[in-house]
This record gives sequence, C-alpha cells and structure tokens, in this order.
Amino acid sequence: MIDPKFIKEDIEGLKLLLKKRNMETAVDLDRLKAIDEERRTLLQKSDELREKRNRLSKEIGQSKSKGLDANELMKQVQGLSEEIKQYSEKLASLEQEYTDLHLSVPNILHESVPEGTDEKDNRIVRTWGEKPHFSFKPKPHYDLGVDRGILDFERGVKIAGARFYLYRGLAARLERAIINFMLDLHTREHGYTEIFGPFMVNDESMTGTGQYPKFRDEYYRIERDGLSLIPTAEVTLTNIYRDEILESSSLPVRVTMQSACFRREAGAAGKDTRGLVRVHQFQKVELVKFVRPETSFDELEKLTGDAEEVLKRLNLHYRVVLLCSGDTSASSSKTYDIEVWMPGMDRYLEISSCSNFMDYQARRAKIRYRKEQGRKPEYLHTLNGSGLAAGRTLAAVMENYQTEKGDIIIPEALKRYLE
RNA sequence: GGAGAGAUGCCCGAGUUGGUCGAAGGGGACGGUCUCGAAAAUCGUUGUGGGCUUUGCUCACCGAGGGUUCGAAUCCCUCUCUCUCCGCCA
Repeated sequence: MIDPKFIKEDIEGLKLLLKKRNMETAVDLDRLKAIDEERRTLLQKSDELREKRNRLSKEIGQSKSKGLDANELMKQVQGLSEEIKQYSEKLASLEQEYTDLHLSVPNILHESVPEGTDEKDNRIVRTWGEKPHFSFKPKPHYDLGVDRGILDFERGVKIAGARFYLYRGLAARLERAIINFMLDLHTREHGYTEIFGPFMVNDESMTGTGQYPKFRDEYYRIERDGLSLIPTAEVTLTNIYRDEILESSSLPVRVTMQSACFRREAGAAGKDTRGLVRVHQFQKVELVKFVRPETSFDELEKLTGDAEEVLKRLNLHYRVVLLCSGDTSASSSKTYDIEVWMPGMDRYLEISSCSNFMDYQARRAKIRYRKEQGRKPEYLHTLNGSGLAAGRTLAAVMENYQTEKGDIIIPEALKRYLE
C-alpha cells in the first residue's frame, strides 16, 4: 500500500506512475480520488453526530442520577443513533471500495529504475566471471541428471503429478550441501539471524506480504484449515513483525530462512516444462531485512551483494539485471534479478530477485518502528531477496561442473559439506 | 479430539449490580529536583489510528466480528487465540 497522502494530494503523479509501469488500466484513480473525498465528507458528518450522541447520553446519565426525567433526551438520541447507523453502513461500503482500490495501486518506483515495457528493457548492470569453456557439448541438467540417475522426473510425476521430481543420491546431498553452505555464509559473514518458521501460514500473513487477496490462484490453500503453503519464506520472515512496533536501535534486522516453496504456476502451462526450472515445490534460502527508511536503497545494494556472494564462492558466472519500470513487480520500488549462466541450457536463468519494497509492504503488514523515544511510530522499509533458489543452484552447479563422462565435480566451497 | 479457565494500555493488573472509564494501582522507560556523580527519595510525562477551521477540537479502538440499549471494557451471540487437565503423538 502506498502512502494515502499520494491519493489525497498527487493523483496526477500516480497516473504517471501507472503509465510508467505499463498498467494504466489496473486502477481507476479518478474513482479512487472521488471515493476518498466522499468518504471524508461522510466521516466528518458522522463524527459530528457521534459527538452529539456522546454528549447527550452523558446528560441522560447525569439527569437520571439526579432523579430527573430524561425521556425527551432519550427520544432525541434514539433518532441520532438511527442516523449514525445509516452513515456507518454507507461509510463501510465506501471504505471497502477505497481499500480495494488502494491495494491495487502499485508502489512508487525509485528514480534509478529505467523506463520500459517488459524484460527487453531491463538493464544489465554488471557481469561477474565468464562463461566456462567445454571441449564437448555440455548437457542441460535434466539430461545429465537423468543419465546419471540422480534426477528422476518420472517418479516425481507418478508420486505427485506434473512438475514434481525426485532427487536420488548425489543430487539430494548436493542440494542439502548448497543450503547449508548458503545459510552458513549469510549467518556467519553477512550478519543474518537464521530462522526456522512455518511453511503454512494464515490469510493475514498472506495478505501482509501481498499474496492475497489478488493473486489467489497462484498459491496452494488448505481450505479446511484456512492455511496456505508459502510460495517463499519471505511470507514467514516478513510477517514475524506484523502488527508490531520495533525500537530504532534494533534496526536493521536481518533474517534468513530455508524453506520449501510451493507454487501452483497457474498460467505457466507449457512453459519451462523440463527440468528443475519451474516446479511446484522447491527449496530456497530467503533473505529479509527490516531497515530505517533512509538506508533502504543502500541496504538493497548490500542484500544483492549478499546473494551474489553465493555465486562467486561457487565460481558460477552470472549477471545482475536492473528491472525496468514495466517489469518491476507492483509491490517493489526497485528490483535486481541475478541471472546465472546455464551452459547446458545455453541461457541465463534467474536465480535470485532482490527488491526494496520501501514502506509498501510495511504499511500493509503494519510493521513500524520508533525513531526515538516519545516519537510517533513510522513505517519502516522491508527488503527481500533469494539467497538463493536451491533447486536452480543445484541445476547450475550440475551444468557448470559437468565432465565429458557425465560426472559432476564438487565445487571447492561445497566440499566440506559433502564429506 | 473431550472438560474447564481466560483474553484490558510497553509489562503486571483493577474494573463485570451498564453512565463523568481511554480506563485505578504497581512496574518499566523518559524528563526534572536532590547529589561531585550514582543509588535511594520525590514530582511530572508516557497507547494506536482517523477527521477537521491542526499550538486546539473531535471520532474510533479494552482479542475479532455482530447484537441489545438513550448509553457497553462491563449484558447477549459467533469466531479466534492462550492456559490447565485428559486422550493421541514425531
């Protein structure tokens, strides 16, 4: 949610924002503005009536305690109450519509975000390492894994369905090693606290981070219990402080958590159907930060660097891409994608996405902090990024470290985790 | 899953014959006095969100949502969560 002052004071600015984001039809801003004004008028009127009712009711109490007759007053207040009720009903429906529209307004974009319509306009900001050379034609991880007997897609499909898979032996051990390596790196060297929390969350949490109410079909929900399987540990981590006020001295808070992630991949039919690229369940190490507003864009650079460090230590060639205005997700103000080179697939593959949400998510989830004692609480800024997607990292290691005979060399950084 | 108890401000905790209760009291935190300084003592301040004609006025919030009433933290209904006992269990 953006600061409501934008709706009140700068509707033209918001129109421009929608245009930049290539989503002009997503929100009826004129309607939003009109509702905002109408509800404020009604609110004023209704507050006046309530004030009167409170005052008269007090008088009734006083009269009665003196043994005086208050019937006349009581009749008057009864009428007031009727009127107030009508106003509340009108207001409630207006508030509802206002909130729905407010939630649909995307986040303000940072000035450094390039204008553009889709991924073609994203800007490569840096590249690390080089594409490895092979004296043979490197295989994509799915062929390599199946040939080697460590990836089993047929069994995954039998057990659960399309887009499920099974790791056997080395693949399973390698992914576990990758996860441990990443968690150790982030906790020992980057200052994150390791968290282990729920993989299933309630609707408040899904709403807090923005999954609900809009993109309901993209997630698995267990109706009977009102719980949803998390699509990322971002949900668990960000909701740690939902509805709370933190002390300024405790910021920044840095947390990391490894989790399984569940995605329905609705609308991705026929896309990336092979391999570990797009599946319904995968593991990921997530990074989340809660920071003071004035530091959040610096923190985004550091967070992205924390994720990049994983690839550096694994000696995997990658590039960092700054998403353009049309490709940046609605809740993000600025996003970097990290794309790792996949020699077998002969393409770069997104392995991490790091975003600064500024106060957009914090406002929604009511996460605030107190600048100093006695001051009003303010919304803090939240950031998150994958550090990294474990399944895709496994695939990248397999493709980059394969030998002609179909073996996989263990990267130096992972050796101690596989002994 | 069965039986019972409870949910109040940063924390503890009063308030349940409905009225001047946004809420006593204690603790904590912050500020002042005292002191060379500190402790102790003492005085004061200390919830959140909204509206407006914004050094002020006002509305809402006592787990959440409904209801009764002129008026509800206080009465009624539903839900959620917590605790205790029993059952089950990695």
